[in-house]
This record gives sequence, C-alpha cells and structure tokens, in this order.
Amino acid sequence: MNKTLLELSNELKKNNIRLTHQRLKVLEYLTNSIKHPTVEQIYNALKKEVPSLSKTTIYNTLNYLAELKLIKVLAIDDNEAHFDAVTAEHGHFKCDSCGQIYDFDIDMDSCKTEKLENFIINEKEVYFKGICPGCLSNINLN
Amino acid sequence: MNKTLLELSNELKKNNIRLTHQRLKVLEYLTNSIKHPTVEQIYNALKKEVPSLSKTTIYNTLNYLAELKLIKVLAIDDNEAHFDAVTAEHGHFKCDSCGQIYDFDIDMDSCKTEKLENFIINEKEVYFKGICPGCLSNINLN
DNA sequence: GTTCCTGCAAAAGCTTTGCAGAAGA
DNA sequence: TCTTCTGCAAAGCTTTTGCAGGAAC
Repeated sequence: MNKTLLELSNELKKNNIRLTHQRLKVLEYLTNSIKHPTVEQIYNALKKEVPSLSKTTIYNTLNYLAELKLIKVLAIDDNEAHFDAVTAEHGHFKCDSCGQIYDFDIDMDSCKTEKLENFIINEKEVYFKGICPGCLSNINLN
Repeated sequence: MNKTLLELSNELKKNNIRLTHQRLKVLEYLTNSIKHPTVEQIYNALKKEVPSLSKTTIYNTLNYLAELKLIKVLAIDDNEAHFDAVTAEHGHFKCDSCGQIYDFDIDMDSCKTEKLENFIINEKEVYFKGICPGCLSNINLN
C-alpha cells in the first residue's frame, strides 16, 4: 500500500513544510516508483524535467519525510541509502548479482522472538540477500 | 555461540591469510567483545597496546573475515559499520537513546513470509530499533 | 628470497552544512 | 513582507586505494 502523492503532500502541509515545485516532483517520483530509488537515481530521473534540481534539495525533502515517518530509509545497500514510500511492514530482498531490491510480505508478529519484553520497539527492518530468480535463470543458461 | 580466536585463526590460515600480530589482536578483541564494535572502537581499544596499529589494517582484517563469512557486518547504524563475531542467526536491537546494540533470539523459519519461492537466500538481517529498558527507566525517573 | 602486510597519506564517495539569492505564503 | 527554500560550493565522515618500507614464511 503505497502512500499517495496527495497523502504525502497533505502531511507536509500539516507540518508547515512548503510544497515547492522541486519537492512535489520528488514526491511524485517516489510514490510512483516501486524500485526503492537512491538519491542519485531520483536526481538522474528528474534532471531533464527539472534541470535546476540539486541533490541537496532531494536530500532535504527525503530527510523531512523520513523524520515524519512518512517514508522509510533502507540501509540494505552498503554504499548508499534507498528510499521507500511504503511504510507498512514488509521485508526487503537484495539480489547480490543485479542489485535489485524486491519487497516481500512478512508477518513479524508470527516470528518466535525472545528477550525483548521490556524494550519499546519503534521500527523493524528485515533484509534478505542472495540471488533473484531472474539472475538464477541467466546463470543456468550459461 | 561466539567464534573462538582459535577457530578464526585456523580459518585464516586455511585461506593463506597471514596471522600477523595486528590481526591476532583485532581477532582477539572482536571475539571477546559482545558489543558489536566499530572500526573506531577497535582502534581506540587497541592503540595503547599496539601503538603502531592503523585503521587501514583493521579494515583490511575485518574485510577478509567478512568475505570469508566468518564475521558479520551490521548496517544497523546509519554512520558506521558494526562487526559481529557471532554468525549464528539472531536479530539486533539498537537503542535510539544510548546507541547500544543488543542481540536477541529469532527463528526466521517460524515467520510467515511469502513470494520468495525461487529466490536463493544467503543472508538474513533483522534490525529492530527503539528504546532499551535501561534508557526507559532513566526516562521514567525524570 | 619472495610474497604478503602495514601504515601513512591521499583519494573516493555519500551526505551535510553555510550562505546568498530566489520563491512561497 | 517575512519566512522558508534552493542550489552551489565546501566541508565532514567513513571507507578504500597506492605505495614504500617491513614482516612473515
């Protein structure tokens, strides 16, 4: 369940964060994307349409959204952060071969965990890594 | 179940990686530590005993161990990598208040997950974040 | 003696910060 | 008009790389 552009926009307005042209474009790209883009990818995708756009503004916008918990920052990649407009609980699988990140359903409440009785848990991240089916079939063909 | 210094040493020897004085000290520190240290922390802990030690050597050693899957690199912290000599499946909880990382038991096979039938999974990371009991009781006292 | 390692310095890469001019409300 | 934002340049950090001297075997 992706957050819509309208939802994000309204949340920002509520928090007195101005809806500039650049920010709307970043939000639009993020909410339409299923690929958990990086700042670099957002920048490359939008620079034709918004030539003046800077990475600073992208960071600025994403950091606001993350602070308001409207998006998630994924640390699944060693080099750079990926951003996800889907905040509902789900896991992420990163293919070590092609680098693509896939979503998968996971119900953390069904997991047997222990020793966390007196902890307050605000955030749960699940990262799996390996080889995706597409890369697997390519390997088998060779 | 921590890997022992002897186990790690033998594995390195098997892989033709020389057991220098510096590497043994890094291994020793890591296997005796339960706190998932960073490169900075290892460096600060060992520089009195091994004054010439450089961070380059610590990175070098840890990267070898990680490549051989003898230790795990934790991406639970946004700023820097933490290292864990325990490679058996378990989750990590990071306290947003004090920054400490706690281990907890988790049985991933008991989790309801879907959509990963044709994926090869080599690695599973589970990161929870929130407030630990120690910080909670401090907050309540104020 | 050969090979690999160490540690310094420099480079690389992602992210943040300072600030003057521009845009939003 | 007043406040906030943008985008450039520079700085900050962690991590990697190049390389000459040194240690391991």
